[in-house]
Amino acid sequence: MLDAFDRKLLNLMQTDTRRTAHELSEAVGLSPSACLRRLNKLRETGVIEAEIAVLSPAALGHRLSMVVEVSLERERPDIMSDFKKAMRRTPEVIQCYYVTGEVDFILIVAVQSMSDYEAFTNDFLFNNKNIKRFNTLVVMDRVKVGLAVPIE
Amino acid sequence: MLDAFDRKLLNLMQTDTRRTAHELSEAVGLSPSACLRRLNKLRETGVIEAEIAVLSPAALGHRLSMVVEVSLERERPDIMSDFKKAMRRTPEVIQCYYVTGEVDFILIVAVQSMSDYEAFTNDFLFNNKNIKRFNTLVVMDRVKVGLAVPIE
DNA sequence: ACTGAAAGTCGCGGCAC
DNA sequence: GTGCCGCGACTTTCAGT
Repeated sequence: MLDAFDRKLLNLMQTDTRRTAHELSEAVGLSPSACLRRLNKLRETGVIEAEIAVLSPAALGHRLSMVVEVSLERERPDIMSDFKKAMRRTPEVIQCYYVTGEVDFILIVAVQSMSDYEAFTNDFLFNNKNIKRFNTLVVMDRVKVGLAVPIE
Repeated sequence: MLDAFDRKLLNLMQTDTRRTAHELSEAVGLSPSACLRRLNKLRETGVIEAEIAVLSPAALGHRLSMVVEVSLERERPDIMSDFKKAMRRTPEVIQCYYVTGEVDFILIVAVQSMSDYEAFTNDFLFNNKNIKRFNTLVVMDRVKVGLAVPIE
């Protein structure tokens, strides 16, 4: 399904998509056209889900991140489903994971300021009857931020 | 510093970098050349930190994600600094946040299998004398995964 | 079936306005 | 800031392995 060439290409692409086919070809040991053909296949088959720009939070004005642990009142399927939809709709929620353990969801939230975060908690957490409890951890340092997974 | 055109461009770019200058130009109401000049400036000035591919974990073989809460033994600067460096070096650690609250760090970890995760905890958590305690939350659903922050 | 090379097409990047 | 033009990069085709 995925051979060593594909994995090399994916490893390069998940750190930088701006390399030319020629640069890729030298790195993986394949001709430029073969590299591009493989890349397009990886896009079509959904192995590459998206190609996106990573922005500097500092450059966008001082910006706060929070990790929020959320416990729902009851784990009813319809409540869960509604909550997930709401998280996907809400731009402040950068990431949302449904997890096992003492809490149900972990959110990564990005806001411009503390008052924005207060507004967010009011709108989405306090006013949500399905939420039993939530706990905010303020991010002091984004030590490592990315989406790159280890391949092989 | 950043005007409305820049913000529109950034919003488009943080969801998809494959649009052509012509497509961008229609979306933001500027000529294609103006869009490209602005984009290159945003790259040079570091507003755009990187352009990367997002891969499908499913397509890379069944893959597990964990959220790990870590508390250090003592918050000594040198210990903290060493821990941060180790997290940045470790490919399984997708993200690492230094946070306030009951725990010191939140990690997002990606592994191929439970036994890989066991190996990871042994290498980086159990064998680290500076770590007081850690708690693993297994991710059952990656409800929302991304890096896109709300702009405006 | 997939690679590699060449021809064809498209999009980027500099220059004039 | 916009529009044009040359060049570089991607796409497609085709032959070879």
